[in-house]
Amino acid sequence: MRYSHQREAIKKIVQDTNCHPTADWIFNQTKKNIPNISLGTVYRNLKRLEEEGEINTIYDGNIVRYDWNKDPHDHLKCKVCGDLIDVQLFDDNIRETVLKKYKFEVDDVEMTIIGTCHKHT
Amino acid sequence: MRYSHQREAIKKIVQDTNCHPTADWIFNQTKKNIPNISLGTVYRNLKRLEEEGEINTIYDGNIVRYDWNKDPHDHLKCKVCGDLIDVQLFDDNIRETVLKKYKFEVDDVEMTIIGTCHKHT
DNA sequence: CATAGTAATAGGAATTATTACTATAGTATA
DNA sequence: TATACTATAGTAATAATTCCTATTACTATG
Repeated sequence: MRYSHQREAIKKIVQDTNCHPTADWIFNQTKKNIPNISLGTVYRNLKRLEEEGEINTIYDGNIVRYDWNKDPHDHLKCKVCGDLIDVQLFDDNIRETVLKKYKFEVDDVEMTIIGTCHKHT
Repeated sequence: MRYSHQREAIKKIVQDTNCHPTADWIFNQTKKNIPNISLGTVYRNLKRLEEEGEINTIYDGNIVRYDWNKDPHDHLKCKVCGDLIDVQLFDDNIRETVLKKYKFEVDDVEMTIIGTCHKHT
């Protein structure tokens, strides 16, 4: 894949944020440095970066977000503030259980836990 | 909530199917009985039925699907055929773990396991 | 039974997110 | 540097969903 200024900028922005940005947010951030970047370019490069394994796509309800955290992890979603918090919960024996019980070979586990975060107690 | 012919039809269709239909599929099925039903009506009623707890919304990647199964359950998603299989995996102690570790009060756990189903081995 | 008030509907317009297309510009290489 | 190829910008198109409005249906009450 050929070098592209735009792709590097997009990658850096996703990797430098702690939140889980949407394509639109990434687009707006990138515009600060590359004012005439196109939204299509953002989508195209997010897809390629995902294919390269540089970033991950996460589905927050029907909102698509991107995440630089490549280690398998789960999300806590607060229904009050909407925050999406990264956590490590995935128990490796789920893989075995599912394989035995359902003859289903696991590639990836996507777990989102909906509830209320500590800020609202 | 007042009775509505359309809502009953939508509810019945969702409850009578074993697959996990999309809004568009439900719309097309409902049209067979109520030819002039509107897509807006389908969306509005799916949302209300969800609020009532009659059906569940599930997010299959960025595709929104609906499900009549009210018991908490998880999904196996086959990356080959796209099938979404209902399973019971949710371990109740996740609730405790998350509460202790992250001070996060759990309402619901959404778990989708991506992999390959037994049909492709 | 008539009717007023409420709530639901159909149909289409508007919105939002995403993808496709095309001419132009940028990158790598010989 | 000339050439070939790939990526981009900008725009149009598409898809999913929500919003809006005039109309219709249900229900409680007189």
